Amino acid sequence: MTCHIARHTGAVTAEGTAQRPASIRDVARLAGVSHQTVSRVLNQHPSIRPETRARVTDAMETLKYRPNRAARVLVTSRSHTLGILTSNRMHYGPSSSIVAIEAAARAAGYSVVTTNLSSTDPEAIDAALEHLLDQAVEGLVVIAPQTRVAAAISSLAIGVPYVTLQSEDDGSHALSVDQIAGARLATRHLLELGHRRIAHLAGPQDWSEAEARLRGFAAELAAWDVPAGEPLLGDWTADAGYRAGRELLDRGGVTAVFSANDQMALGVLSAVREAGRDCPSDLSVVGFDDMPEARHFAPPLTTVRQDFEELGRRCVALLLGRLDGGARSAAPIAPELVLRSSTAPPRAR
Amino acid sequence: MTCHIARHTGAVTAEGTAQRPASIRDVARLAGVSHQTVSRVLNQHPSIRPETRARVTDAMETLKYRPNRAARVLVTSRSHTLGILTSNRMHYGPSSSIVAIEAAARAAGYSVVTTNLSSTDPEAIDAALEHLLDQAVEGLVVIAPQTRVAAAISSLAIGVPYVTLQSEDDGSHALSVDQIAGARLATRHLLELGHRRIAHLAGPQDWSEAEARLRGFAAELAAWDVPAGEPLLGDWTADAGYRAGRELLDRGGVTAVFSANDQMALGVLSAVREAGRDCPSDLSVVGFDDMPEARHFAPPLTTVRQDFEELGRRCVALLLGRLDGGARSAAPIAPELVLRSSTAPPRAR
DNA sequence: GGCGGCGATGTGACGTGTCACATCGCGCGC
DNA sequence: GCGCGCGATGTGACACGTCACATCGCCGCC
Repeated sequence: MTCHIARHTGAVTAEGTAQRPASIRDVARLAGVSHQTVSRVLNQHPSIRPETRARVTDAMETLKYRPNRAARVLVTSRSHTLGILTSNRMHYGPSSSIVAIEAAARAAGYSVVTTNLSSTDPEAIDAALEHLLDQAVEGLVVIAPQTRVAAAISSLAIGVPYVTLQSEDDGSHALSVDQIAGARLATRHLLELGHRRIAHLAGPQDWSEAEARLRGFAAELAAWDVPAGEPLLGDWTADAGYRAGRELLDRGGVTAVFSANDQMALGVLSAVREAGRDCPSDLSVVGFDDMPEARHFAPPLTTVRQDFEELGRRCVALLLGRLDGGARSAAPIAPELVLRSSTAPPRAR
Repeated sequence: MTCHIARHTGAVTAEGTAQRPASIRDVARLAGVSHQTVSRVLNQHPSIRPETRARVTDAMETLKYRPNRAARVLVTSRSHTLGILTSNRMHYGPSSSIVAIEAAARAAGYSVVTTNLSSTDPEAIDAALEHLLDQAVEGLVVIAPQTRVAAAISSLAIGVPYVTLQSEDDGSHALSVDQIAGARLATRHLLELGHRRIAHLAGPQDWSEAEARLRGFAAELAAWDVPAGEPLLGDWTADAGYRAGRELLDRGGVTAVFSANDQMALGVLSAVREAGRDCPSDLSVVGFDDMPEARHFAPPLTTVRQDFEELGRRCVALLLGRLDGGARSAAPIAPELVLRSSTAPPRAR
């Protein structure tokens, strides 16, 4: 008797276990159904008799079947993957956003590939985008100098929807977290305390967050008819805040600072202390983000809190919605002012 | 005359451009070679005439060809993807590690899928691991309560190598960043300043980092023949540090604290200040990590710096090495003590 | 009683890159 | 002059889910 089936593709050979993981067809064979039926079970197709379904799921379990993502992606050409492009990832805001986005994406059946920008050179941005596109991401979240990245994206003519975490003028790629309202809140607080000479320590202006916060600051001052000086520019780091703080103290004439994030505010506090001055009596400081450490600064920092959870959820919802055509954007998330001890009325003149 | 080729799979129809992205066969057709030759060009096979290679790369460019990752993964059954499992991702150490790992992985042609643990329940851990396994990750980096995760991993019988960021006793899954040496460095510094009643504010003991730092602390004290009290346990947050700081001050009797990370140290500083005491004259504080903000704490924090870049590189190298069989581990990375103003000799008795 | 229709399942092709093997031509050695 | 070997390239199968379509049995309706 000759073996008339020369090669068969069964996973389980006569003896011993096979190396290759079980496929849909192995499951089908064990359950005594066709591979298509197994596929239907996988995809929760309604027309499957409960008894059949049970046989299939049993077979899956005994074979430790795990669907092969690559095969599914190949045939459906949907990767169910989102990409996040970040720079400055170690900062609190971006980190929180990433966590929230990842959670929301996972809940929606998507996974997330992150790439951190080591520099903001166009080449680095291109390389990072290429890397993400190689993963066939279906959408992109940009937490980075958005204007630069946007340029790279349009120059690469990427056919992938993307969103940033901030509101923007055009509104097309925008997720409405109301940075402007937050900045106005912080500024108004200082104005209401009686400050009239208020400096803004802004983030890099190619970040849309930074730009929006600056706009909000300017808008609120204008509404109160208070003149705004040139903003100081920082790079989100405490070091930059420290340098800016020193400069402000040297220059004098300012009674309050609104910093575009908490870490720069920390640097300002440190400069104030080093100069032998006091916060808040010599200089009031307001931050932005409400990082968990902010309440333990010296003094505890008055700041603006953002709801990063909600931000991440909306971000993913927006992106997935856009994948399916619908592109409406939600109402802005209102940020919240958290009062602590780093602000006080200006010292009586 | 009948059309005798009923269906052809050409990407470019008679008129207009096709929707489907170009495949290897489209490139082959345009370049006048076989699909296999294109594949060889993609894989830098040596036996390709330069002229042929040029024709192929030209065709790739005009067709904007981008290799289909899913197809490649399917056939090679190598995903070229690593998974990172984190919790507490917003903290400085983990964030830095992730960034470094991502960079190293990308440099090695791998991409990284991250998953954040919202809780440390076994179910949440299992779900996160399942999620990563669904991505067919080839290796796993665990930045989380390693003992819990390790249990989940072994219960799931995952056939994937994994590493943690810390040295461990068994050494099998360990990446040698010498936490113990770092902790000894910090402790020795306090001892050399003359402190003899030193508290340790430890991290959660199911984190191997926390456990190692505690071990280093105890070892150094033992070497100096100084008794160690019960360590305080924190959860890495500044809030926990604050609570521990209050407890220490209430209890009294301690002249120095070694905190297992900088953020908890910040909380301690804040408690000291709130109690109207002074750091360092009433209480010396040493941190761990050297986050960029540490130098702007009040007072600037003496702490232990880790080289996260190197850590990430080694982590990826170890993981990829293990994929290819070789499993040697590298020499430990030596951490470094950074002296600032939060430590001083104990006040004269 | 026959047929439309639907529920439940099966069949075969497909997508895209890679693998194993086949083929072709040419130079070299004896 | 002939065959070997190698460089360069082509051929067909394959991996594994899903899609489109086919099939089969049964119920209900006229």
